Amino acid sequence: MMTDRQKKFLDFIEGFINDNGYSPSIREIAKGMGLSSTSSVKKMLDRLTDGGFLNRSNSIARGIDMPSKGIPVLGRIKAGVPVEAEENIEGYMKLDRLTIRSGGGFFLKVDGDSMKDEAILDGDYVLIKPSPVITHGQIGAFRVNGEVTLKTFRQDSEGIFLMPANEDFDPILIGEYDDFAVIGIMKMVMRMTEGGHNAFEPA
Amino acid sequence: MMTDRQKKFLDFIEGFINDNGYSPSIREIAKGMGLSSTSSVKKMLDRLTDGGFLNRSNSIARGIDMPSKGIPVLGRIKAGVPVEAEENIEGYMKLDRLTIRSGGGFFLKVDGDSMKDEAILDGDYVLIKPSPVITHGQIGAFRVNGEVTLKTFRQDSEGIFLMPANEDFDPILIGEYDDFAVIGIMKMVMRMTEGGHNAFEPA
DNA sequence: TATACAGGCGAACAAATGTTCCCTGTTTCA
DNA sequence: TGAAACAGGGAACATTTGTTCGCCTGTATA
Repeated sequence: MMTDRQKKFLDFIEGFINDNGYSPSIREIAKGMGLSSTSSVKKMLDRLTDGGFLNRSNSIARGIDMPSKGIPVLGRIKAGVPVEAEENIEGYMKLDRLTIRSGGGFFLKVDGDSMKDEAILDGDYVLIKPSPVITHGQIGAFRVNGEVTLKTFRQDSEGIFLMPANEDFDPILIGEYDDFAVIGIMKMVMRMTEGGHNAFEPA
Repeated sequence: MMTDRQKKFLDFIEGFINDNGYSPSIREIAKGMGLSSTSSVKKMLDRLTDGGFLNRSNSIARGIDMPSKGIPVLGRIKAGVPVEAEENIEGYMKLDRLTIRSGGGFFLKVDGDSMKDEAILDGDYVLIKPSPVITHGQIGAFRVNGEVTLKTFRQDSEGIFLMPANEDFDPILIGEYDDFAVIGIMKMVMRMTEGGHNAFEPA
């Protein structure tokens, strides 16, 4: 699969990219790994590339791309197999992708329990994708008379309503003279538990 | 702050890094932006660096590091201010950080409604941090007689129980002869809605 | 016991890549 | 109404960086 030596190379490269934001040159790898010949490094990189442990195009300076698979997603766990076995892995979550693809989106920190029946609690983070339009039945963020609120959008013959998901709250009827705007559609709900913030806090 | 032109450069560079895993060379930027002189690009990069929009060390090939702030987190929105105004930004979520720091963690795709009163629904993803120990009251993933389940851990004078959060389910009492193991502690709950998967799907 | 393969050294070489200098405009702002 | 900053061109130049070609040492393994 991979020798110890190869693992060390990978670790060095990953660390370098982590520290610098770009990959090391062959000579930098040589120095970092205590080698004196660049050809040794090149051969090692070739082996790692062949093994699929990294992507690299020839002749491109600092062109090492560490294929970070992301966080494994386990679905139904097969009985009799170790939980984290390959067979149980359904796919990988690439969270970095989200950062990039969320272009313009933002997290709204939920304030209050008005959506608790939709399993959205006080303190949750919801990812809002900005949009001027929203469809009946979708949950979104709205601005009503200067206040921002997260609700289910309802539009029928009786008008536009923002529906809470909690019997203690009343639907909001949007009147003709209200200041009203659709901010965006909710794409994701995220909740931190048990110190999850440590691993993942707003900076 | 930043001119339109500068924004376009940044977008090109970000896209390039996203596609290739390493940053573009000056000549590649020139080609991509329709310029014919490398010095034009260099000067633009210098401006962007001065402005703090990117990090770059001199003389380093493909050494552009895009300082991704992450996704903005909005908390209480101030009345009378545009929703996405700076003032409303509480911080930034660096999702890539999670990928790195989750070391060894994995997402478990929730199967069933047994934890619905904890606002964890069928189909949600929960981030599990592997751990052989768990504290009374924490939610975690457990292996019981070959099955993996997400429950609240309870341990008192009556023994160890795995508590569902749904009246339709019964607590699981761990008997002396059961195959039982703590897999890990739940650190986060994540739910995709309204096509959120498109922006963020297991690959 | 040959053969394959992981690891390495060094030097010469070929590209790829960044930098500098000198120009031409336009826009912005004190 | 100048000075400063933004944008871009072209060419020569200096480095950085990757590649190639021998040659050497162990360790497996068929």
